[in-house]
Amino acid sequence: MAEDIASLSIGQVAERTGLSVHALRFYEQEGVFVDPVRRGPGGRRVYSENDVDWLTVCIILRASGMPLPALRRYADLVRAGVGNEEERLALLREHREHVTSQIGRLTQCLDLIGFKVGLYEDLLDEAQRAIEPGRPRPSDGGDAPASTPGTSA
Amino acid sequence: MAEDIASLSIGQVAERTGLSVHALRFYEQEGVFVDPVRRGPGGRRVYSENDVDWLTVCIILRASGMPLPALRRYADLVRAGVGNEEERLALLREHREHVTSQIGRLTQCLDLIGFKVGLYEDLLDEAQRAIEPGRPRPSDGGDAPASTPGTSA
DNA sequence: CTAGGAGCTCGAGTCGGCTCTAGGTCAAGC
DNA sequence: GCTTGACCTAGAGCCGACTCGAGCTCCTAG
Repeated sequence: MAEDIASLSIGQVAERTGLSVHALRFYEQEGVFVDPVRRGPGGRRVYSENDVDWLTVCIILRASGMPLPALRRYADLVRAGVGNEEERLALLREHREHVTSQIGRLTQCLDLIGFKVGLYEDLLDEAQRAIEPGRPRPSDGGDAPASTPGTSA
Repeated sequence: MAEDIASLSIGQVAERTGLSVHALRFYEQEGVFVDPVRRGPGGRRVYSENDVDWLTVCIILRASGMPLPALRRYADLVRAGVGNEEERLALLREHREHVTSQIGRLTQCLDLIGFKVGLYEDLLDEAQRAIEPGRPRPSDGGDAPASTPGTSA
């Protein structure tokens, strides 16, 4: 089994994952790694390709809002080995729901923002066009009064 | 001008916005309100419908990840009145980009998670089906080895 | 008249997720 | 021999966004 081809220092892992060395040590301490990070001469951390692959997954999960404790739970399950696949699946599904609902909320927000952007664009357009007739405009982007779509749009 | 119909206490505003009274005071202190919250007898805060409308917008912006300082900047602009609509527009557009990119990232994450969920589902399906033939399976949901789609899927 | 409840201010505490510092080891290069 | 640079540990610090607590003022109801 060719397995020791890739042994990386913490600095190298930091470089290729984009995590800081601090964060890497922190993650280790938080139990995010599946197997304990090996140590080389002088107690230095030695990472395998596996470790990096796992980290890659972790980074994606983190980026989608999975908190470290959940990541740790997941790692715990994987570490425990065969037999808890249902639990892993449950964890992943739960997180997936979380992410989809997050996307849903963001999309709603996007609507409001788009609406407001539209208002301001119109307003500025109009003002632009009004320069020739020279008619001063009462500026209102829908900020103060009742024109905001709280629930209504 | 019918304007004082709606004057709400901090508790009422908390109730109908879902923010805590603590948060409301905090937001005020952070300059998130467009106009200074009025005070009633005994120095108690008195909120108008306008305030609540503004808060509603704020909540949505916050929910989409706008940090308080940005919210404050926005409020500053609105407070300053007519003439800075371009700046408001810029701020909103910037935030919109932020939100869209956020959605993009989340959607990518969703792909990975869906992929992994699929793997585990298949695995468990298979295991289920294997009960009759009675063949024990080597469990691998794509966690440790190179089957994870780091960049490749 | 007193107890409760809502509000006030100011300042401290919390939580998550890092980030930074201090003080030390080791190996390589000048 | 000395510096430099990458690494080590343990622990403190930081940031954002609240949350909570102490100690106070009111008003109202029993």
